[in-house]
Amino acid sequence: MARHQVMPAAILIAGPTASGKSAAALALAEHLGGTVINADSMQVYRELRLLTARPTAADEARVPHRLYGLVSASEVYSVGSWLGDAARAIDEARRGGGVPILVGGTGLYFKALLEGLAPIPDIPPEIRKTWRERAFSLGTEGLYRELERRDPAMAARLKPRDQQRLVRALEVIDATGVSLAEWQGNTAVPVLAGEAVAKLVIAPEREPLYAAIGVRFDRMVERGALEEVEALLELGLDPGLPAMRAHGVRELAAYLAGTCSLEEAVAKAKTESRRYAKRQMTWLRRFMRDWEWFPDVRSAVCGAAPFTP
RNA sequence: GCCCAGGUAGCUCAGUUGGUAGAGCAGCGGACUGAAAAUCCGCGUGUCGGUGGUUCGAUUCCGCCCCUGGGCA
Repeated sequence: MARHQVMPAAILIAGPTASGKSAAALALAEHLGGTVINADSMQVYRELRLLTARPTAADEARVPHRLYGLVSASEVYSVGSWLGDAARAIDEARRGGGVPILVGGTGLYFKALLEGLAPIPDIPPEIRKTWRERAFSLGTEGLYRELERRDPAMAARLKPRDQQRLVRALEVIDATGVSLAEWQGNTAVPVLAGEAVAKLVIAPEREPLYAAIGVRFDRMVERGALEEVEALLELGLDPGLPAMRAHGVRELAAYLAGTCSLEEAVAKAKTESRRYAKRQMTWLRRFMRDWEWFPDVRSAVCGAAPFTP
């Protein structure tokens, strides 16, 4: 970062889970005078503080933080909601909060920020609900057959078993009468376009990263992750909600329900996080190859030369 | 020290009447446009403990050695 002569219009920090992104963002925000803006799909949920490794209250007291814990776990947040919130937060930061520093592990959010998100009308909740229910009644095969009938273009580009995308395609054609393929063909103006944006990737070696994931999860449990899950469960939410799918929720809930030992629950949760980190690495290599890559927080913050992935 | 059981993939194990081996889990690669910590596609990654012998050929049979359990002393 010290390599940049002028202050960038924004700083983006991506990386797999447990890579130290948040610490890097905090350090840069302190040194440069900036606002840390969340770009993680799970850290937006209020009830999940420990399990999503959200910055602590002490961290948040050091520099301004935005878009952390802003919605209830009962809500369904999305790329679209985030993009709007992020655009506002970036704007506000520039008007007094210093350089916006967006940090998070959700690759899709960064992609939307830099490449734009095709404008698609909001789908009425009843229609969304209908197709999610049909996913159960028809099964994935049934969904695919339905999509082939109603929107062959989308059916052709989706895998027959990709339930989530099948549901999305069906709800869009159902609600708008227009294929999602067509909607997605419309270009959108990105929030960050053509500006001097510093783009950093923190990508540790696989082995230490996995070790960090393990250590971090143990610490989450020590600090009260079980209580956090207990409180979440008391809300009696639909287990299909995004917040209920945060790593560790299902596993620790199983332990609390007496279905497995704490040891098994913890091991399973760590496995989920490792797989997620692997998927994130695939995304980073695919979409962020031209960013500045660093092996750790220190090198990213202290201006070491980046490497090529 | 003796007896028994076992040493095969990172782990737990299956198997080969002798023709260099396969499951689960873990792991690896990939896709990705509004629930993305999601969803989906693909891939066995191996001195079959070591060393001699028998054999055209040994992970498989035999000898010896090493290691790990259990038993007897």
